[in-house]
This record gives sequence, structure tokens and C-alpha cells, in this order.
Amino acid sequence: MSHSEPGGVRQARKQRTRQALLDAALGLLEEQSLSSLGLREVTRVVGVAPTAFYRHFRDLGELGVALVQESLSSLHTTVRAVLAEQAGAEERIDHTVAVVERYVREQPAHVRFIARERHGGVRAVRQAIAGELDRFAAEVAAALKSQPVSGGWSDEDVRMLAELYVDRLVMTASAFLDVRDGGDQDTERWRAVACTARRQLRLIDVGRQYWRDAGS
Amino acid sequence: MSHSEPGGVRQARKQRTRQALLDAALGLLEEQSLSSLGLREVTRVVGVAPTAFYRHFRDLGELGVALVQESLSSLHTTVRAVLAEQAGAEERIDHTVAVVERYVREQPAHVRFIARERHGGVRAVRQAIAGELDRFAAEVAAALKSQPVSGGWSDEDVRMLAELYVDRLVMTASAFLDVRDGGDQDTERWRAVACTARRQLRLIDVGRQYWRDAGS
DNA sequence: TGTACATCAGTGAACGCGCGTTCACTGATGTAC
DNA sequence: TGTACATCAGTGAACGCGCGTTCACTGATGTAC
Repeated sequence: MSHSEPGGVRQARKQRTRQALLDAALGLLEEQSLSSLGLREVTRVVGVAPTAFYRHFRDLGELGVALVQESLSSLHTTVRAVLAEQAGAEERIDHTVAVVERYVREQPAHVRFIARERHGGVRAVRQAIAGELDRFAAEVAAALKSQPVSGGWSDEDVRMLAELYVDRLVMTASAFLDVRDGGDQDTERWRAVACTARRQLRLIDVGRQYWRDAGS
Repeated sequence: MSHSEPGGVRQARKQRTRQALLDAALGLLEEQSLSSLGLREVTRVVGVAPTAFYRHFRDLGELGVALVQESLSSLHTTVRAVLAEQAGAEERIDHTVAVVERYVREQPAHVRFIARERHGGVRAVRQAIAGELDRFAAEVAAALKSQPVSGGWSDEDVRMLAELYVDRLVMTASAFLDVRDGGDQDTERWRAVACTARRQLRLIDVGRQYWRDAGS
């Protein structure tokens, strides 16, 4: 067990430390926002010297941008699968909400990070999130466009609808998170949020079916 | 000019300092978030000793809660007026977006504060914002309910729709703010945001007209 | 396979700095008579 | 109106603390021959 990789032992160790820094930061960010997070707090949790931080990130803003990629890539993939479904509107809405529910249960820290830093105090991170959500909206728009209901829709209107959906997903995820934090756990309130989320998506979908562009 | 008020000179001065602290904090919060704001930063801007702060607020969280009231009360009043209008849907939407535009132009710092701290790192402030937006949604719900279109709607559905509207207003305000910050000022992008906002509200309104509850 | 040198992730001491909070204080404003 | 005492918004010195960043370093891993 000496030379299994072509010179990757050092690099692998470095990668592990880097990931540990990201994990530690994400954990600490459940209770505070990025702009008040300290470099020493993070390294203390990981168990390395404060100076080790600089081997991986220039500053906490750079770490934040890395967290944006990590946080959104997983959801991105999953929601894409739902969008590709050939199911009916009703079924697609149920699946979408179910996916959001699972995401909040499994990655609550990632969800909180995105919701919190989307409008947070660190410009680079805000821009990274905006960029990712933009790519996300573009993908949703493409999926919507390929559906029969979108016949006669301008690209601009499809895009507008896509943004409506994406914002709604983020707000829904955030609402689930609030219930979770309230200590209520899965109970009644959780189901109420899911139910409201489905109805809101359904109402938007009804609007979509009867939509006629009217200029402006 | 000695005793014009019944013992209110001291109190009036105190009030002025308090307001100066609020103004200074709001200004500083354009560039950072509440949980990284320093008590000394705020007093330095106002030009008082750091210890003077404690005569007005226990800590920055308490100041934040006061800022929430200040930030939302003005918009609250204005939007209420629009809701009370007997105008048609189209006209109401135009007025609503116009009010949001004006609010962002006139009180950008307040808008940014709410958007940023709604999911920010200070629990007390998050709760204060959630509470205010809740009262806001309740008022919108009451206004919606009194409109003919809402015949046959359950209270729950009216409430769901109201939340959809309120979230949309906040997101729209935030979108205007992003354009403003981008340096673009009033130009093309600003009008594009307004146009998209109107269409989104219109689409929701179409959904509202054709809505039929389907359980779940 | 073995040896000699290069790389570089992580170390640990040291620095200057601004922070939040305490405390006893000052002096203008308020009140009672 | 004038006097004597109470209130309390704002002061300023002092404190201990954790911060981000610098620097020369160590020693395991990587590479060339």
C-alpha cells in the first residue's frame, strides 16, 4: 500500500482538508452569516492551524463561493430529472415538492446557506448564487418551452415563468426550513407548508394554461 | 424659548440620538449584514461615545428589530392604499409595481435591510420580519377576499394567494435593488424588471380567475 | 532499488488592532416647594 | 420667581479577548537519475 496512485497521496490529503474546511464552515453558518464568520473559528473546528486556511482559500469569500457550487449542484441535478419527466402537470408538481422536501431534510445546512447568502453581505457570494440560479432558470425555461402548453409563448414569457418557478422553489425550501427550525419537526405544520406549496405551483400552472400575452 | 414643552426637551434629544443610531446603522448595513455590524462602528458614525449606545438598545439585535418596524411600516401603509382601490386587475397591478418602484428608489436601504435580514443570522430580527410580513399577508388576504373574484374560495386558499403576492413583492423589490446596485441606474434593465414583475403578477392573476380547488 | 534534491501542506510564535462591556463620572434638564 | 435636590443621557478610561495576517520553519511526499 505505498504507490497506488501516480503521485496523488499529497493531493488527496489536501483535498480532504479542503473539504473539512467547507464542512466546518457550513456547520457554523447554521447559526450566523458568512460576513460574521471567522477564519479561526473554521480552522478550530477542523483542528488545523489558522494559517493552514490560506493553503486552500484566499479568504472566507472564496470559501463561500465554493460552498455555492457544492450547495446547488446536487439540487440542480435532481430537479432537472423531474423537469424531464413526461408526466402530467399535477404529477410533476407533486414530484417537485417532494424533491424539495427531501433536499431540505437531507441537506438543511446547504438550503439555509443559499437562502441566507442570496441577499447576504458578501458580494462575490451573492453573485455566485445569482449566477447559479440564473443557469437554473435557463434550464427550467428550456424544459418549459419544450412542453405543448407553451405553444405561442415568446421566449421572454417562458423565461418570466421559469423565474417565477425558481423563486417559488427557493421560498418553499426556506419555508420548510423554518418549520424544521421551529422544533415542530415533521408534524402538522410541515404538511401544511407542503400543501400550500403545491397549491401555489398549481395556481401558477393554471395561470400558465390560460395565459395570453397582452404586451407591456 | 425655554419651557415650550412640558418636560420634553431631554426626551426629544434622546429620541434624536436614537434615530441617529438607527440611521447610521441602516447606512452601514448597505455594505454588510447585521451580524457583522459593530456597536462601535455605529456610534462612531453618529459621533457619540460607544457607551451611549446602551442608553437606547440592549444590543444590535434590539436595534435591528426597531429597524424592521421602521422599514416595513411605510410600505405597509402605501400598499394598503393600492389594495383598497376599486380599480380593475390590470390597473391594480400597474399601481402595485409602481409603488414598489418608488419605494426602492426612495428607501433603498430599508429594502436591502429587509431582503438581507429576512433570512439573516439574527434570530430576533428574522422573527420580527416574519411577523410583519405575516400581518401584511393577512391584510392582503382580507382585501382579496372582499373582491368578487374570490367567491367560493376557502380562507386557506385566499391566504395561500396572499402569500404568493407578498413574496412576489419582496422579490420584485429585491430585483429592482440589484439593478440599482449594478450601476445601470434607471435604463433598460430597470424597465425590464418592471415589465417582468407586471407579467408575473398578471399570470398569477389569470391563475386566480380560473382557479378551482382540487383538494390536497 | 536506492539516493539526493525539490515541493509544499501544515506549523506555531508573534504582531498590532478593534471589539463589547464595566464603571464611576459630569452636567444639563426636570421637579418640588 | 428662586432655590435645592433628583434624574439620567452621554462621557472617557480601562479591561481582557479573539481576530486576520506575517514569517521562517518542518517533515512527509514527489521526482530525477
